[in-house]
Amino acid sequence: MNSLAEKISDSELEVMKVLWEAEDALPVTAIRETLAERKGWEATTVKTLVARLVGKGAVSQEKRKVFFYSPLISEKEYNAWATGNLVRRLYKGSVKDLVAALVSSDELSDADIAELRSMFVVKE
Amino acid sequence: MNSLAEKISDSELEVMKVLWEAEDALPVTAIRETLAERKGWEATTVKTLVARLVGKGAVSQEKRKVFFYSPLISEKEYNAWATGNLVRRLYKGSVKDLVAALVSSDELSDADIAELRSMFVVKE
DNA sequence: GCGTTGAGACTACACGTGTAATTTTTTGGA
DNA sequence: TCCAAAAAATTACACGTGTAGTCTCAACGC
Repeated sequence: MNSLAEKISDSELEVMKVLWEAEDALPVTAIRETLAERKGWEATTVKTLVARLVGKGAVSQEKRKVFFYSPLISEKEYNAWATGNLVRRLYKGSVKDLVAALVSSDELSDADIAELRSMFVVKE
Repeated sequence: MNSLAEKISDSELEVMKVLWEAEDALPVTAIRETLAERKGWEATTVKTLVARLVGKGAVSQEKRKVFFYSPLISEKEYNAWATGNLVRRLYKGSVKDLVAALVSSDELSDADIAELRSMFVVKE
C-alpha cells in the first residue's frame, strides 16, 4: 500500500474480502452473488464499490467476455498497513503498547493468552 | 464505548488526545492552543470538533465562567474498543491472528519482540 | 452606559461513503 | 436481423468529515 491504493472503506473492504478469498479473477456477478448473500446488497451497490476500488487502484479489471476483477493488493499487505495505522494512531507507533493493551483488556481469553505465549516461546 | 459514543473521527481523536492528556477539564481556549500548535487548526475548527464530540456523547461540557470540557470515555476504553474493531474487521475476531500478523510482518524490531516475549513470560 | 473583544452559535461547502435507481450499451438467441 | 436480457455507465442523494467563516451576545474596561 505504497500510497498506491487510497484508503479502503468498510464496504469496499467487504468486496476485497471476496476477491481475496477467490484464487482467480472474478466477474462482478460472482462478487455480487456472494455479497447479496453475505450483506444483502443490490447488484448496483456492488458495482459501485468495485468501480471505486478500481479507481483507487486496489483492484484491476480485465476485459474478457465480461470484466473480471482481481485484487492488486494482498490481504496480508492491507492488514499490515491498516494495523500499522492503528498502532500509529492510537499507540504512538508502539506495537508493544498495543499488545500490552490487548493483554490487559478483557478481550483475551485464557486460551488466547496461552496461544500467544506459545507463539513467543516457540518463535526463535 | 457501549454505543454511548458513536464513532470518533480522526480529527476528533486529536481533540480527545488533548483532553486525555489533561488531568482536568479544559476550556476550549486551552484545547485550541494545543491544537493550533500541534496541527495548525483554526479556533473555529477546534470548536466544531469539540461540539461534535459533545453531540456524540464522548465529551461533557460544564459551564463555569466559560465552558470546560472533559472526556466521557477514557483513552484505555477507546483504544480497547477501536482495537477490538480492527480485530473484528480484519482478523475475524482473532487477536492471535493480529499478533501473529504483527510478528511476521517487519513492523517489529528485535527489541520489540524481546519485550513482548518477556511480557508473556512474566505475565502469570 | 457604551463600545470592544472574545466566547459561543450558526452557516458553509467540498469530498467521501453507503446505498442504490435509471439509462445506455452489448450480446446471444429467435 | 432485431429483441430481450444482461452488463456497464451514469446519476442520485443523504449523511459524515475536514476545515473553516460569520454573526451574535455577554462581560469587562473606560
